Amino acid sequence: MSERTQIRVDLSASEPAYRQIAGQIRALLVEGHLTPGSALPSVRRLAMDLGVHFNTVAEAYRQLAEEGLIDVSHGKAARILPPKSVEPAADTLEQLRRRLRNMVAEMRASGMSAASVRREIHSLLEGEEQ
Amino acid sequence: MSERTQIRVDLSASEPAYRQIAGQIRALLVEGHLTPGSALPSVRRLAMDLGVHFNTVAEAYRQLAEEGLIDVSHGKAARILPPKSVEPAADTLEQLRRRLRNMVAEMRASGMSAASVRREIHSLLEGEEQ
Amino acid sequence: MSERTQIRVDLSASEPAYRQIAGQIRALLVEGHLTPGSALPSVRRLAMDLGVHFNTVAEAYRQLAEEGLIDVSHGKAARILPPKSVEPAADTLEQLRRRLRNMVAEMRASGMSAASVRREIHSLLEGEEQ
Amino acid sequence: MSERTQIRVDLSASEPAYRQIAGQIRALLVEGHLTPGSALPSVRRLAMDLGVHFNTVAEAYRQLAEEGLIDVSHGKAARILPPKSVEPAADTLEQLRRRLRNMVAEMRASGMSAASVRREIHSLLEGEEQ
DNA sequence: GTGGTCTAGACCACG
DNA sequence: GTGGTCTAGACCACA
Repeated sequence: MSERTQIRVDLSASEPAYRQIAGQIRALLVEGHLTPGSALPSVRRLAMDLGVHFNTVAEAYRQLAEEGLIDVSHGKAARILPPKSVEPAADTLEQLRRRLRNMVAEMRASGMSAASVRREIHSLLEGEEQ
Repeated sequence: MSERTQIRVDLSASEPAYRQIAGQIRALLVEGHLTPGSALPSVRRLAMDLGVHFNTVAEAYRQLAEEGLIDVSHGKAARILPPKSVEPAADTLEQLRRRLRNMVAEMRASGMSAASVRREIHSLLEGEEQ
Repeated sequence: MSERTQIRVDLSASEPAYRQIAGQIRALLVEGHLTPGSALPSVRRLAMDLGVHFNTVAEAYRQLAEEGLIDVSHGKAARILPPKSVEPAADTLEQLRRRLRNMVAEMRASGMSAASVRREIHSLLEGEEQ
Repeated sequence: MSERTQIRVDLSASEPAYRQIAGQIRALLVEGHLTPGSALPSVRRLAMDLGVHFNTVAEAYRQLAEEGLIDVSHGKAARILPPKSVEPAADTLEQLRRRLRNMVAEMRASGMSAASVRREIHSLLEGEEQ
C-alpha cells in the first residue's frame, strides 16, 4: 500500500477502530487502489503502523473476509480477492436500499440540497465504470 | 399522519427500534410527507400503535430533536420544524462524506456496479430539486 | 416591580419555567429589591407579562409560599413577608452545605481558579451585611 | 482510592444516585484526592461496593467524561484527566453565575446571614489557592 | 476483562 | 393530558 492509500485510525471517534480500518480498506479496494491477488500487510505490521492492538486489525480482516473481499488463510498473508461480478441477492439489495435511503435522508435533513447530495455522490463514483 | 406515512417497526431486525422509528420519520420529513408546524402523535400514542414501549418512541423523538428536525417540549405535543435552508457546517459535511463513502463502498463491494449505485441514488432523489 | 427587577423566562432552557420565575423572585427578595409588605403582581398579570400559562406562575408563587417567603391567601394579592431572622435548622444547613460544596466543585472543575470563585461570590454578597 | 476518599450513596435521598456519585468524585478530583492519570475502579467494581446497579455508576462516569474530567474508552479502565488550566468559556461562566446566584439566594432565603454564607464558602475554599 | 446499548417499568414533573 | 427521569436487566461490542 503506497502513501496514497494511507489508513488513519481515530481512537477517540465513536466508530470502533476495527470498523474504521475495515471501512477504509474496503473503500481502497472498490476504488481500485488495491489490486486483486496482492497481499495486505500482516496483522501485526499494520497494527504497529496504526498504533492499535493487533486483535483490532485481525477483527477488521475477519470482517472483510466474511464479506468475501479478502482471503485469510492460517499462516499466510491476507490476499485481495477479485471483485464480485454479480449483482447482490435480492434481500441484500433490499437492505442496502434501506440504508441508502436513510443515509440520503440524513444528508437532506442536515440541510444539504438534492443538488449537493448528487454532487457528492458523483464525485465518489467518478471514473468508476467497471 | 395519513396512511401513506405509515411507520413499521421490525423488532427482530438488528437495527434498534428507536432508530428505525427516527429514520422513518426523518425520511417522511425530508420527502415532504409531514408539514412543518404540524404535531406528531404523542409518544404514548405512537408507541401503542407500533407495539413498542413509550420510551422507545421518546428516544426516537429525542434524536430527531437533537438534529433540529422537531421541537419537543415538556407537556406539549412534539412539532415538526421548518426544513433547514443552509448547507451543513464543514465538520458535519465531512462526517457525512465519510459515511457516504463507506456506504457506497459497501454497495460496490457487495457486487453492485457503479451504474447500479447511480441508478439507486437517482431514484431516491428523483423529483427533489429544491 | 420596577424595570430594574425585570423577570425573564427562557422557555427553551432546561430549567422549568416555574422554577426560573421562583428563582428570580427569590433572588430579588434576598437582594432587597422587593420590600416586605408590598404586593406581587397577580398571577394572571405576571403570566401575561412573561408570556406563560398562569398555572406556571401560580406554581412559582406556591413554591415561594412554601419556603415562607411570601404570603398567598385566597382572593388577595400575594405579599412579601419579612426576611427570616433565625439561622436555618441543622438539617437544612447540612443540605445547603452539601449543595454548595457541589456547586463550588463544579465551578472549580469547569476550570475556574479558587480566586475566581471567591471573586464571583464576593460580588454576589457585596453590600449585603444584614 | 484510599479510605479518605470513600463514596457514599444514599438511595433514599431525592438526588439521584448517579449524580451523588458523580458529585462526590468531582469533589474528590478538584480537592486533589485523586491523581491525574490514575485509574478509577471499574463500573462493576464500584457498583458492587456501593450497592447500586452498574449502569448507575456508568452514568456517573459518562457525565464526568462529558465534563472533560475523566477519560472513558471502551474496554479500558476510566482514567482521571489533568485538571483544566483555562477559565471556562463565557457562556459556561454565565450559566455557573446564574446557578450560583440562585444557590446563594436560597441560602439567604432560608435564614442564613450574609456573614454565614461567606463563612461557609471560605471554609470550602480554604487552602486552595492555585 | 472492560465499557456500552437497548428496552422496560415505576414514578415524577410539567403546562 | 403531555413528556421526562431514573434504575434495572439482558445482551452486545470492544481491546
